[in-house]
Amino acid sequence: MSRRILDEAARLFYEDGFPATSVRKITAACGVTAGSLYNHYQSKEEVLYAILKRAHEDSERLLEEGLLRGGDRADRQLAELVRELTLFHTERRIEGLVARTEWRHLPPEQAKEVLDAQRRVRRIFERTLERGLAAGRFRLSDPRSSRPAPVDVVAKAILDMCINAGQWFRPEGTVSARELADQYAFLALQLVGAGPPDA
Amino acid sequence: MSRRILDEAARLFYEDGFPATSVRKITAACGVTAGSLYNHYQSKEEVLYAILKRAHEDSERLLEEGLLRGGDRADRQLAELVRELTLFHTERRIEGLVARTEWRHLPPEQAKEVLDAQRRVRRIFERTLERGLAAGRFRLSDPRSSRPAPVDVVAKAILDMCINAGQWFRPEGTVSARELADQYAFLALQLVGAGPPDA
DNA sequence: TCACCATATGAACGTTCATTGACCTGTCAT
DNA sequence: ATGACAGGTCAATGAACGTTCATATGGTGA
Repeated sequence: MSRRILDEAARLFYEDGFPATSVRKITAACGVTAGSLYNHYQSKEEVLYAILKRAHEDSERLLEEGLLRGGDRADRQLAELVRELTLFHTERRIEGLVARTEWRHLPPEQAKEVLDAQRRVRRIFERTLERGLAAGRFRLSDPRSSRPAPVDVVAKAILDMCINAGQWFRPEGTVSARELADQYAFLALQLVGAGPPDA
Repeated sequence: MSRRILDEAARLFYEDGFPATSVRKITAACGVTAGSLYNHYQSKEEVLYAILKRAHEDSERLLEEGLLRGGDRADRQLAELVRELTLFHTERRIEGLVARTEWRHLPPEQAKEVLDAQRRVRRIFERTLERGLAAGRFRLSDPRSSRPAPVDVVAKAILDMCINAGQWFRPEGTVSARELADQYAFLALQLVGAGPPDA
């Protein structure tokens, strides 16, 4: 039932947002009454925290795995990272969006935990970009402009792309999550000016 | 005072979300009491609607202008569109984020208006992408994969990039809004596989 | 000077909120 | 059979919510 509460709450937070979702709505969706939630969680906030924690742990683990699978070539690493992140945010779009938008409603200490997790994810991408630049595999300088695009800006551009795919992706659409992940990996490689993947 | 209410409400909706922002908080930020809001707007919802309407009208106008400035070459058009959209969402990040996230709390008819406006923006990008593909200026096919990335997917990727820049951009940071817009225009061109801009 | 109008106030409305605590009811090990 | 216990119900709490309304006030044109 704890798990059931988490899933129904995530769905409702996704549809209406945390403040607009009452404890009564959550528990009604589970077929019980409001007071019963407090046998499993100390507060409505704790339910949100549990959802966010699970989502962040899972996505960080998936990214680490993707990084390993990419071997030591930065372009392959980037492709794997983009694939994993896009997959996560399309296959688990409800938790993904909630994690992205509702952390503001947590108490400061727990909100900080979420921000730290987001920062760690960004660092993973930044390191891969730095390695690819050092190896001459990526090109981020506009020939017309004096300064190249900073690595953190490029990382954020790619992250926003992947993360927000969950907002519009629909599993019943013409493109499957896996196809989309492949297409995004390709687009990200073009975005950083990576050459052809052979060699 | 009507304008003041709009601006303070936008800031509060941005910080806490629409449902968590009470009429009393909005009016207190303007130095008046709750009842006074109803001399200017019929409801809290109408305040949100007014904010969203203003933002969408302005952003659509800016995009149309950018499209004209791009002339008849799809790559220049795309660069201008990305520049305008990034500028809008960084310079007016508060309204931009509110428009992107809080429309769910509007009544169905007005929510539909917002979705229609978002769809029109996406269509502008899609048309430019289609023209660039037809002219052979963009390359969206992965040589390893059978199918090319669909135009609507690419449009969404670029839109998410630009729109969500407003989430992390800080005016006091090292990169100015205008620099960021230029960098994003460059990244978007690389993303669609556009060749060098000369010729 | 006066009437008017826009706009502010502050109290009150009914509703809903998250949370609590007393109570009930099955299940299971002893 | 019995006792413990996990997990449910139900009623009640005070606070906060959006909104209404009668009333006050200050500036403006006649």
